[in-house]
Amino acid sequence: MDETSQKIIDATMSLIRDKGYVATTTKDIAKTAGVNECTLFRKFKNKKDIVLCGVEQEKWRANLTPEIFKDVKWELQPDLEMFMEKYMEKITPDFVNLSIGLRAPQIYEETAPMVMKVPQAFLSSLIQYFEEMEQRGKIPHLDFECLALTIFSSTFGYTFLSASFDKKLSGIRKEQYIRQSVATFIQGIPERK
Amino acid sequence: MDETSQKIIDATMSLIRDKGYVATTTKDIAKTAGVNECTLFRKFKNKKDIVLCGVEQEKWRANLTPEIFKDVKWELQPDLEMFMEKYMEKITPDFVNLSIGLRAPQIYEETAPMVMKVPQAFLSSLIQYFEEMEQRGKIPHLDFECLALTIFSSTFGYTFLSASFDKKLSGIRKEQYIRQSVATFIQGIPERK
DNA sequence: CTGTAATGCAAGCGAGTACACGCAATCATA
DNA sequence: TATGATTGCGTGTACTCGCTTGCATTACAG
Repeated sequence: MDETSQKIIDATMSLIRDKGYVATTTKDIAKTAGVNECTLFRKFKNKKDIVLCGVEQEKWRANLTPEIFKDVKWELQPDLEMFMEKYMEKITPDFVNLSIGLRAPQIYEETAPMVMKVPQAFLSSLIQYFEEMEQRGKIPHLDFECLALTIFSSTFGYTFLSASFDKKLSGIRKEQYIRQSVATFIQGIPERK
Repeated sequence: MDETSQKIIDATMSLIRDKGYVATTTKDIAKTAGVNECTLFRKFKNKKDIVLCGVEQEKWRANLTPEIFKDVKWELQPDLEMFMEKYMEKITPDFVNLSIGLRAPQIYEETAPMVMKVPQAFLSSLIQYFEEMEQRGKIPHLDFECLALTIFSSTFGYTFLSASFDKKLSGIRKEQYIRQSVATFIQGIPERK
């Protein structure tokens, strides 16, 4: 990948993150990349092609692979916190906004599989973790798929809400959220009947 | 609101839900509404005006007000399930997709306050519920804001993921998800040290 | 029957869109 | 110094965008 092509891809992805695919024009891209507009079409087939090259790049993919979650201690609290931390480290508000910018009918069919890989990686890693925890006798048998979905949803939900509304919705910081929600998942809400 | 204007608004909001604001053209709207294109501009100032009229309408707002959550029994399990059920009843995948379609720089500043009302209503209702539960001696004092955010995030997260990936990500049904995740929130994950 | 409001229809505006082409300038390498 | 690849620049094309205008048609109310 030559330098010029990379500049074009970077400009394209940044603009899509900020304005969405349809609102991002080739003129915009050229200006942002600091190249002439016709250079885009010398390097790429068309506008769509730039985006598809972009989503293939590690740089513009949240590189969230199952290996990231290998660092487990087989203790619920530190492990669940690690899962959430690693996710939020990779899935920044920028990445969330990019994912939404890619939701245009003209390209979504091709970009959706890439976007979906992130939640899939998180979910399958977490389910696998729970299964191993059960085998180690640390937790009983549960509906791990559903449990993982609950934990993932709350992780994703917080990330998305932060990306959308910043601190306007809730001032709770990431670290506090992780600590408290993991505590809830493990201990539950103490109830006095 | 005359019938023609309503048809125009309905067509506009449906198209934005399906394709986003920028990709929705006035020609599209006219065709979908079954009216002539110039009629749009007789009834409304411009394209943006149609959308702003739309988001003001009850029909195109998730009518999620605090009153919806008044039906509480002051018992954690049925109450939390009710909170999640009511939310998912109102916030359909269609509404989620519409909210995302409204995320265009040209209109977002004006539409965001409307969109944000939904999570705000859920969060403040849930926090208020927890405070009342504490006063009734049912639960101890906790970081209710953070707890509410956890429960809301997992509710919203599931809703959003369903809207985005349908059943491709996880086949878990709404009812099962609500039941299981509330059980987790209350009892926690049983741990054997 | 007459006046008025709502709508359709055809045409068109200026601006912007993705994309194409020819040509000159640049630059590393041979 | 000569060559070939890369890029900038200007111009251009075919089309779509939001939006406007003038005029014909309908329908209903006084």
